[in-house]
Amino acid sequence: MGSSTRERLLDAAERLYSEQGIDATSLRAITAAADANLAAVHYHFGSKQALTEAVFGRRIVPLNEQRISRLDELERGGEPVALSDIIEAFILPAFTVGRDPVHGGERFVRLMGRIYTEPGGELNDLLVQQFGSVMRRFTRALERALPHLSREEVLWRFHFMVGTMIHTVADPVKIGRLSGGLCDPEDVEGVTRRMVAFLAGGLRAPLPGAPGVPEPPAGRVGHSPAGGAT
Amino acid sequence: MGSSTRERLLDAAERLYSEQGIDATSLRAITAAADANLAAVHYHFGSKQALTEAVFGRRIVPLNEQRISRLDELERGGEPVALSDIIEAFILPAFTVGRDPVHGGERFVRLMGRIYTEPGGELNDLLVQQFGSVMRRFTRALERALPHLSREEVLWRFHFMVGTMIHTVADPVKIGRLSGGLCDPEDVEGVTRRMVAFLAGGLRAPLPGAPGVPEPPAGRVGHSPAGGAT
DNA sequence: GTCTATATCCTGATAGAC
DNA sequence: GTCTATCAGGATATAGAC
Repeated sequence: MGSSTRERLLDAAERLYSEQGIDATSLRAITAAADANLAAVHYHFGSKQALTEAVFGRRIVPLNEQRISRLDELERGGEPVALSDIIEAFILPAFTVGRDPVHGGERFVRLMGRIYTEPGGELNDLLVQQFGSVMRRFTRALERALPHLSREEVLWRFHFMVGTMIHTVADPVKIGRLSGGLCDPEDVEGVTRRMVAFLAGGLRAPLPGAPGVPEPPAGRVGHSPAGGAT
Repeated sequence: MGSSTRERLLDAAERLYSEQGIDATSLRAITAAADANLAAVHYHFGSKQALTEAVFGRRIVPLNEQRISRLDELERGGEPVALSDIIEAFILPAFTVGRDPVHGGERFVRLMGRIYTEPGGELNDLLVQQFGSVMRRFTRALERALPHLSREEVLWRFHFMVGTMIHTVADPVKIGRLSGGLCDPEDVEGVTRRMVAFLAGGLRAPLPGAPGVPEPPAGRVGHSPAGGAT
């Protein structure tokens, strides 16, 4: 449409990154898709690295703001916040940002999942820094909702929760394929409902044996009662 | 050591892939690290793609075999298998393969997490195919352990479980960093214990509202009792 | 701001001697 | 099986006209 070259470049890069990966996407492909000139990237951003950072910054800031503002709203009354509401405040923005064509199509969340694991140096720093404050806010909220858990335990469980979320939003295709079509990743409401239930169960799970306590004397796996290994 | 050129190439590729990513690793870097000639890659494998597939195949086959054989052992008696044992059978191999220097150092699991999200075409097919049979075995076991859940529900929860596992093994650094050192990713036993507890809680979670039933009339989030948004 | 043209370098792959 | 030398193409980045 009537968008500026700069924006068209960001859009094209976002799309191609999510489809092919960052390294596999050339500036030539981006500028061609954006109907712009190759040199435009260097004029507007200076380098591919800077373009890539701009692609992420554009979405990740509003995404995390949305998470925080949802949590703010929940905590406003001063009453205890329900665990499932905390989870929703964290997870829903990732899905809605992914759905909202204004805020960027589902491409970004797929991409976000990818870079979270990619070693991409400075990009990683940006993500960790941005994510740090969100994590502090949410782990504090979780500590209040789950007072029987230590801070360390809450941090681990938050980490597990992030894994579930990332993996689910980042790869909507695989679950459909692996389930033989039984699971529909397009059903955002259904997926969210299921994820919240799963994560609430995980976060609320009873603590395993006290820390430091070893396994029972005889190994449970590898020395099954039935004996002899293959 | 006295290893063959072919093996040194696989080792070097695995290490560099996990450190820098696949696309970012050139054949020159691999052959230099393996103390081999550039042409050796094409002699032994034919192409970079084929080398990459060999890097994965070498580890993923024994990894999945270990999962299956653990599950076999658990199911041998014919009695019902405890949920936490099923989870352990799935998760532990990923950690032990990562620890065992013979089977390949912790590098591989980090790498595995990465490619699971990467769009890498044919490599993806290999992974999905390899993983397909493991998934079928484990989802059947889960269905028996959780008879109140539909097949669709079990598939989704298995998907969530995979996300938690992948994210945890693939990025041992981030949790340490984000927790300010409070969480120690090196403590394999502790991590496993926590993950099993979390996942058991999630898999066992009560079902949310019946499918198709909409949210309560008034939205819970976005129309908080306190009113007015920012 | 946008373009063309090009510099410089690095990539995967191959040919052919040893 | 291992080497050297090289090909052909694509990558990022830049210089300079308009």
